[in-house]
Amino acid sequence: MDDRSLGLSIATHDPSKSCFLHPIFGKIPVNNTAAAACKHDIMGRVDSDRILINGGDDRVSPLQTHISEKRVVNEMNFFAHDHKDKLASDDQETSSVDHVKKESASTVLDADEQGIKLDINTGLNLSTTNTSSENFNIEYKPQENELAVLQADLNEMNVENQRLRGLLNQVNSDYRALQMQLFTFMQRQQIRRPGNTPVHEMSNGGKVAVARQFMDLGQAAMAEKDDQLSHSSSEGTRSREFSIVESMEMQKINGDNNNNNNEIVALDLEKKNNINISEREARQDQDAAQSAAGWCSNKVPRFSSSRDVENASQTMSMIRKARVSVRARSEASMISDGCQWRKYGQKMAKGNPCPRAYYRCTMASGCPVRKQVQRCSQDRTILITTYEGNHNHPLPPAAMAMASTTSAAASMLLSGSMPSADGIVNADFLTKSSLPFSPSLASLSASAPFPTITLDLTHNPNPNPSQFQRPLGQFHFPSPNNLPQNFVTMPQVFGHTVINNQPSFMGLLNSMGLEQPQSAQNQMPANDTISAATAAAITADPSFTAALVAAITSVIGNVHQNQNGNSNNNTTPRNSSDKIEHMKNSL
DNA sequence: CGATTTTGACCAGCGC
DNA sequence: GCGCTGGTCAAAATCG
Repeated sequence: MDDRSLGLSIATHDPSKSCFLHPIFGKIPVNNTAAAACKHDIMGRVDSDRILINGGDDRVSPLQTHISEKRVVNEMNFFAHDHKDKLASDDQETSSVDHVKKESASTVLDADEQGIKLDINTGLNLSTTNTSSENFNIEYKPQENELAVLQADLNEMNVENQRLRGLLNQVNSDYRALQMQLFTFMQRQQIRRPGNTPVHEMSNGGKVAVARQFMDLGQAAMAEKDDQLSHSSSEGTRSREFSIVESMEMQKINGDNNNNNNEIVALDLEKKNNINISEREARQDQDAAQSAAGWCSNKVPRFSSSRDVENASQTMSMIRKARVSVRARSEASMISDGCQWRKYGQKMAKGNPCPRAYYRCTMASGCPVRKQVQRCSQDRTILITTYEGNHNHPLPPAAMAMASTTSAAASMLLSGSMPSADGIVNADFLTKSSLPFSPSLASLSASAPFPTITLDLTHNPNPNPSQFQRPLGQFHFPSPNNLPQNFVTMPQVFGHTVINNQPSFMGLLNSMGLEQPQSAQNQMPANDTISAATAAAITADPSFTAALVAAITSVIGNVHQNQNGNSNNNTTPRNSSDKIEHMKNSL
């Protein structure tokens, strides 16, 4: 990790000076490629005021390049519209750059007036070069010896960080092992029980709680399968992230057959439950070997008989088809979800004049994740992105945000409240919520060829710029009364992100339509669990949170008010402290 | 020159 | 069996 990556900054570029204007830390010179990329965007385009959480990595990762240099034109920029709106609404400002300059300058000025010494250690080591800018180095130019001390401190912190990371890895592995043991025990109890009560009826916490359990256990199962695969595959590390398929798999194993309308969990579970346990265990090696083959190799659950295996293969084919669809407004051809995609086909779909594009994930060879992108025939400003499968590789935080959200949605789909054949959803389940997130818009479709859950992010209720005054962690989706027909509220989509130990902040940004901080990807370790912990640790820092909230507020101002929904912000805190508090709560 | 996109062909599933 | 449709493949074209 680069020394500078320890710090996070949110900066906007000042084209008149070769530096960024940071709302908290003042001016930061442009001295790396990533910043230069941002500079280019900021100077050249309307959607310039994206957030740069700059890890300072001089290397521009392929993903960064993908987003900031090449694809950004074609991908959805959630900022653009908001930005335009803000410009239109603010007569006092002549340009976004000026606006940013004002805010940043005022921030510095305020700090000066208050006698605050702005010698904040950003950890970025950014102010040591490019000292040509006048009136810049007066306050921020550290002494040489101080620099050395700071660098030494940073090195120590890096070492400590590495040590803690290893510790966290160990804890995680132990945790998974224990979970797996518990799960195995529960599974056997389940099979031996004559009544074979489905797991989610055993839970007092209801189906949501079981969904969490499945998600955690899914990770545990993944860990075990990873161990198995490690003997037969050279792929090495795989993502521990819970996925659609794992969720389904775990449900099948748990005999989740209490819902007759469940389309996905269609295994003949009664037969399964009659299987002799020893026979089941004896066949595990065989199944494991089978699971190591094929593009969906690691998804094959263990079944005890050849008939079960046959059923499993059929079911897994079905499982692979389980989809999570995300609707978002975008004029770009594809939303930026943090992953790298390669287009492999395009077709005209029936009933829609807009072509459907097919993409597959290229972040790792053999990654089975695919997505379809198509514009809504009714409203062509709406981009419908449908994800299918689960990644077989570690994900960058930006991708994890979307993946965790879609995984969570899928787990909702699979948590026992499957839609009935006529598309009716267990509204009771869907509307029960105890987490502090407002419900998102989602629909479950059973009429589609494959079980699909749709997350509708097009109904942003923020009608005016002031709506951004609401805290980051509290999003207001349309109330159930305002939902379009065939939609039901589905809570905890983002709550599951929290439950799933994913970096909920990233998910929040994504859910806001904010582009992921690209350099944050560089900062995050490959292991997503560690990423989550790291993100949580970083974002748990009150100062960081405050700075981030202030920066986001000042930089993007009235972002996320571009949609046409109705506002319902009665409970929205208006002041900064409330925002910070809510944001911290959401982290 | 490698990566990516385009685009026609091919295949499988499904309904009639 | 046939046609329709969705999905994928793969060669050619394009891009950087």
